[in-house]
Amino acid sequence: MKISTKGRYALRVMIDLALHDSGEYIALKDISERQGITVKYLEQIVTNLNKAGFLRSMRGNNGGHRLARRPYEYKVGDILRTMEGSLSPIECLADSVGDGVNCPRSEECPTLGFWRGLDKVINEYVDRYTLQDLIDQEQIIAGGYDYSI
Amino acid sequence: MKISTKGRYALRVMIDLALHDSGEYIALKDISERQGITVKYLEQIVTNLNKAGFLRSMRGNNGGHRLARRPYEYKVGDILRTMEGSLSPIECLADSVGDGVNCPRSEECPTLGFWRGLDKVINEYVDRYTLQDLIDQEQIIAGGYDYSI
DNA sequence: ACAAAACCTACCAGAATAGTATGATTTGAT
DNA sequence: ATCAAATCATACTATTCTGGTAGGTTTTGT
Repeated sequence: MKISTKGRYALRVMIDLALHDSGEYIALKDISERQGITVKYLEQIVTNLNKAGFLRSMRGNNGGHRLARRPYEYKVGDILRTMEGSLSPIECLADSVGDGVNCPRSEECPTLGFWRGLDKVINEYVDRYTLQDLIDQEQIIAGGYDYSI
Repeated sequence: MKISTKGRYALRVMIDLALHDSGEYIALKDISERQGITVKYLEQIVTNLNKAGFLRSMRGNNGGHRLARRPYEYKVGDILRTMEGSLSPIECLADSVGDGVNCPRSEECPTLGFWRGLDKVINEYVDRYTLQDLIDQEQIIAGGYDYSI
C-alpha cells in the first residue's frame, strides 16, 4: 500500500516548477540540483507528466519545462493517478470500468462494498487538494507568510 | 497502491471462520476448498493471524483454527495492518513513530501534511468496519435476511 | 500405532521498483 | 556553421516484493 517514488517525486517536481516559475523554461538540471534526484530519473517522470499534458516543454539549448496551467488548476489526485496508473487498493477496481464487476466472484463478494468505499475515500481525499495547496504549505514552512509582524 | 493478496485473503479467511463457527476447530483443508486458496498458502496467512492473537489454533488430528473473539470485536483495519505491516501510503509514516519526522527532509517537506492526511483517512476508514459488518454484507448477498416475507 | 492436522523452514519464478547507460535529436546562441 | 545544452528515446540492470510451492517435523485424537 505504498505510493511509488515516481508519484512522490512527480509531486516534488510540480511544486518545484511552480515555485520557480518565471515564464522561462526550467532545465531538469536545475530541478535535479534542488531536489536531489538524478536528471536521468527526472526524465522518466517528466515524460509522463508531459504526456498527460501537465507541462509545456522545449527541447534544445535553453529548453526545459514549465507548468501548462496555474497551480490551482491541478488536482493532486490527477498528478498521482498519472504516475501510479490508479490509486485503487485492489485490482478489480482499477480497470477501465472500475466498479469491480469483471471479477468472477463479484456477485458473491462480501468485501467488495468495503473496498469500493476505501477506493472512494482515497480518491476523494487526493482530489480535495490542488498543487496550490501544497505550495501554500511550502510558503508557510519557508516563512513566506509571517503573520507575527 | 495495492493491498496484497495476503491482506485480501486474510479477510476472506476471517469471514470464512466466522460463518462456519460451530465451536469446533476448522481445518485449513476446509477453508481451502471453500475459498479456492491452497492449504500451503493459507498456512502463511493463518500463521500471521495467529501470531497477532486473532485465532485459537489446535494442532494434531481434528485440529484447526477458530476465531479468538467475536466478529464485532475485530476491526478490519487491525486485520489488514497485521498482514500488510502498515497501511501508510509512504515509508516515513510507516515506522514506529509514524509521524514522518525521521526523514531528513521532514522539516521542509511541503507534502508531509498532505500524506499525513491521506494516511489518516485510510486508517480511519478501515477502522470504521468490523468483521461483523462484512459478515452482514455476506448474509444480505446470500439472502440470509429476507425482509420480503 | 496411525492418520490428520498444524507448524516450520526453505526455496523459487515472475513482476515491479528504482534506478543507470547510451545515444539521438532539437534548438538557441555565438 | 558549429557547438553546447537540453529533451527525447530506448535499453539495460540490480534489488526487492509478491505469490506462491515443497518437504519435513511435531502434535494430537482415536
